[in-house]
Amino acid sequence: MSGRTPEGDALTALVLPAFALNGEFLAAAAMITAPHELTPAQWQVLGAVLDGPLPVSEIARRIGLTRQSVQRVANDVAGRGWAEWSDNPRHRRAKLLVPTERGREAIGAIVVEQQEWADAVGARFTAEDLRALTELAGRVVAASRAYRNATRTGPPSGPGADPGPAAARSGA
Amino acid sequence: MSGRTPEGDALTALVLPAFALNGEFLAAAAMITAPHELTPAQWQVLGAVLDGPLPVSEIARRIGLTRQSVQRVANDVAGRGWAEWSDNPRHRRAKLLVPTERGREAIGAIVVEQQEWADAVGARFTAEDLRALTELAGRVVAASRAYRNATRTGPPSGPGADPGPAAARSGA
DNA sequence: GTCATTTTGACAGCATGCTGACATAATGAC
DNA sequence: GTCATTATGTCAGCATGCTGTCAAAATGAC
Repeated sequence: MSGRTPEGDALTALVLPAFALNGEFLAAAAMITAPHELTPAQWQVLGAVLDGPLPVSEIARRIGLTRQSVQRVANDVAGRGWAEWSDNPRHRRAKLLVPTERGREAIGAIVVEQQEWADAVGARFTAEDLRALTELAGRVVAASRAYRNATRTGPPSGPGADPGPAAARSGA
Repeated sequence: MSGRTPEGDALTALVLPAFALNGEFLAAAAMITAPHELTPAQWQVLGAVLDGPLPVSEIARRIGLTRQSVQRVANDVAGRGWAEWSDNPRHRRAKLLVPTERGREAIGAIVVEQQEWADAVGARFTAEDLRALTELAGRVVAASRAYRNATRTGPPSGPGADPGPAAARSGA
């Protein structure tokens, strides 16, 4: 972790901001959802079906998680009365997750509070600041991804069917 | 998630970059540590004792995790031969974690590769870019933390002894 | 020296995310 | 209609992080 590059300590400059941001946002999400007895993960899954019932695999696709992960949360959410499973007329297996009225209300309140958070934080920055943050982060991600692609040893990952959300979340 | 603030969609501008950065960095860490048969968490714990043996609670303090989390990883690392427990002359209970030669070599290689990653990515940015990223992220964290402090309902969290690394990681 | 407090290690359990496997339903080629 | 492929749901297990709880060791007040 010693600063020995011409650019200064690139490692620190890159990693610490990302971790700090992520940790703070997770904490904010937990603060907002906790009073409604929902976890951030449950909120995300429930929020995905606000605009209409969806099967587990479609929810997973939309929020960028695996079917298996979403399935567990969805079952939990349904078990606690925030949503229900309804039959799918087109597919015998793919039951649809649909929020109950209670779930709909909770999500609505959370969405409002979360927007308040975003507005309050965002108000402290100029549009240019926010744009710069997005642009910089995007470039960093692209640069790291390019490095990973150039460095990887194995074959270039054949066209598997399932492995959608994989590499980006392998660590923690 | 609709853009209705004067600053544009603050929610998207704040959250997406943070998640993207975090996910990419975790993936990079996993890519670097995996060939050495270490996980990012093991690397972090082992790296903490490179400069000298430390007890679990001190490692936890340094890397910002709980004693319990570090303890599990440390036991795992020791069980796999990357480190050993040595008696602490000053404290009968607090055994010291000390890397084996094998562990020291693995960590050394990982540190080098990780610096290569940081240099490669950092080289694509000006010093001003990196400075701006750090500064912006720091301001965002400060702003969100201020919002949380102003919004929290319960009492201002009395001076508990243990609860060090808590809120910042409650979500995931 | 004794006793309350703090520190530390440890065990148990929860929350999330992942991957690996399987079985079954849906689809499409033939 | 049959059969290989794809999509899905589901079970099992791993990796990390957290909190809760205890017991023992270390410390400090007296």
